[in-house]
Amino acid sequence: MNQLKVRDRTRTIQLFHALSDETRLQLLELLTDGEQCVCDLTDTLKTGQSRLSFHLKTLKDAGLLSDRRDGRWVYYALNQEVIEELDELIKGLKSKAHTAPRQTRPCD
Amino acid sequence: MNQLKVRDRTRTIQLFHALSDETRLQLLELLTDGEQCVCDLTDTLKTGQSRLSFHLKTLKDAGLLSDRRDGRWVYYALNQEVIEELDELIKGLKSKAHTAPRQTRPCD
DNA sequence: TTTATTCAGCAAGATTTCTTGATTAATGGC
DNA sequence: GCCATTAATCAAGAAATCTTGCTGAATAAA
Repeated sequence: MNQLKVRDRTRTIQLFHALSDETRLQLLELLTDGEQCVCDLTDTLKTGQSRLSFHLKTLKDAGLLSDRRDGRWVYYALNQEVIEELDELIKGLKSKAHTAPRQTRPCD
Repeated sequence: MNQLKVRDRTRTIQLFHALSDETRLQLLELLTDGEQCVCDLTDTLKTGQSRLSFHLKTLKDAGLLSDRRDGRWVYYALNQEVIEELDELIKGLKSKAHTAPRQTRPCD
């Protein structure tokens, strides 16, 4: 049960890490308009192909993107399910707090 | 307007980066129960004080935590407003996509 | 005033992540 | 088959982030 929490945390870190990069956020923004092939993404972002490949893999490993091949092209698209997962994670951060300071004196 | 988007992205990166670390997530979890002083957090997480100080600063700079001093002790607490901000960010990722592939041939 | 406690900040080294250029694999046109 | 195109992967170096130990500031108690 505690172990489960640790695994959850690992997953949470992976998701938030994937979201904490300029290039990766740009990719996600581009893909909110619909799926796109790598070559178009490379054109739009005007950057090296292997660099994009690295970031696309990061996003895909985190489950944020899925890909499909069509001939010579590979298309990436947003995974809507993961957005739900993100919503849940944020909910988990909401405080159950009584705002009053704790009664017990700390660090005596 | 595009410039605004860039600033938003910088802010987004800061938030998600703050959330993408084991220790920082543990801190946030602990603080969902209410504010706590640094010494108690250090005791609970069994780790060096300067290490925690570093992570608390990261969370505070991202706006996720606020602090107040009471005598010798400094208390940190979750900032609920930022949770709202996170919700908004996640909404922004939701796809406006028509799932069908684009008509125009890529990379001719 | 002296001393102990709590915490922030710095500097150096360790670790992780990212970028770049080259290579490789897969596909389709000739 | 041969060549061009698209994209993944690898290795090496660059850059960013994290950890550790130390120092210093603020507070309070003796």
